Amino acid sequence: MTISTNDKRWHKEQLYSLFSQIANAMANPHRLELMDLLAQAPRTVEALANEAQMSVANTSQHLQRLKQARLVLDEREGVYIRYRLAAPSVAGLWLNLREVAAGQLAEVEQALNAYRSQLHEFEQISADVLLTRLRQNEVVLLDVRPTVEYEAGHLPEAVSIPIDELEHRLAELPPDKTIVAYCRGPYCVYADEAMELLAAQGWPVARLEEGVWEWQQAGYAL
Amino acid sequence: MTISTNDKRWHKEQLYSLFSQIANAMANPHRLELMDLLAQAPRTVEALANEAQMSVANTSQHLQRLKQARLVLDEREGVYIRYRLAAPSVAGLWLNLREVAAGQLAEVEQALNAYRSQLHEFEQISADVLLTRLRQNEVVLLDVRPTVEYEAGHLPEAVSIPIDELEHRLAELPPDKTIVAYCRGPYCVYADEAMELLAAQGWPVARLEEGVWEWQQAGYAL
DNA sequence: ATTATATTCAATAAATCTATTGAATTCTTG
DNA sequence: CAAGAATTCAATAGATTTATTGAATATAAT
Repeated sequence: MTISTNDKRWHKEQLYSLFSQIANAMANPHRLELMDLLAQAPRTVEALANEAQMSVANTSQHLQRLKQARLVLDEREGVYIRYRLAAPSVAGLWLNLREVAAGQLAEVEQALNAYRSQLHEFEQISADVLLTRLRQNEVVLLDVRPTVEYEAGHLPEAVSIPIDELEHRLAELPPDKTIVAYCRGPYCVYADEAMELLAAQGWPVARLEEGVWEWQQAGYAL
Repeated sequence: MTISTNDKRWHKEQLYSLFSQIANAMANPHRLELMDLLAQAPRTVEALANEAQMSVANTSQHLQRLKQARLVLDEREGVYIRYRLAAPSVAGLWLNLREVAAGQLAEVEQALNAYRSQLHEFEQISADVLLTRLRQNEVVLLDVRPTVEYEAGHLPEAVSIPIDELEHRLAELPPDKTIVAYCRGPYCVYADEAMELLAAQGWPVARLEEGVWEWQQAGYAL
């Protein structure tokens, strides 16, 4: 065992240490929720704290750990500091993690069924079918995420009515067409809530399970 | 704030908790090294402990954490217990993590340059060029990983000579051809060591940076 | 300058993670 | 069934992580 061999070991351990720093930054449910929110749109600390229902100080500390791992960037904007994902590949890694969790942990499906109690109640529509039916002017695509998220990027031809405002803005939707709702992706309930509301008013409804990232990753354009 | 709203929150937190369990399992340098070894080939606890230079008890505990997160499976085989990655997607996640780390943390490149001191000393060859030159019988593709790893899966037409045995088995290599060495991928030094040895004996050498997983992921067959 | 507001810092206690040690299990083999 | 070997368990101390507080900092507005 020469000195250079031990040296090599040390360098190897350095590398694995660096790799684990990324996993470490993601190894907390709150930080994953923050990443998920930032994958939809950049936001201030306060906005993130509100969405994730945690204290501002706690949110700030978690954001700083993500920043240390270079998973997010911050930028001052007047009184506020706006955080964003550091790169598209970061969102990709988060989606990948979620997918592996769903594949390996049976508990994920159970938890999802409990969270999205209406998961099997309404029709789902695939991206392909959606596109052809959009082209034939048969459906309206409805984005029910908060406005900032819509503005940060949305599906082609999507109309924005945040879930909170939907009840008061039903008049904006054509009464004769099928409404296809989508939100942040398969782990988001907003589109389910929208469909429930719309179906009660007589609309034919369907849901696109994909969110903006999944849509993009499947090779479709925005 | 109704009871059902709090309920939804609770379910959402359950989901993020599950996702973070996967990240948590990966959030340790030793466990990542174990995953990397298992991505090359299934192995017993003892074999893993030797390769990763850690105690058997410690290795066992880390493996059990990976097992709890369903990232690895174990199977008794006589006196031994053999561990393997639970699914191909697990290897994909590990590669993805490593890639993001390389992209986001500048320290990774520094550490890699220190670890692979001969990184820029020898010629690199791309998968495409390798395939055409193999077809034209101009090169020999040499797999210098341990035998178990070669047997678990290797590149087409690759010859196996583990790096430890290379010095004594030089006669098996054709003296007139270029030797293209590969090992576990861009974070492995075996192929560099092989090239150094072969070049000193007069062989023209080159390295394929890809390992078996990267090769497969790029769409090539085994 | 002073005030107000958004964010971060610092300090703390409770909880979790890690490597080490030696003993306990669980197989196979004779 | 007894011996031997591979693996796991249990207990421990030291290190790290977390949420919570209240104070400190930095910028915008007055």
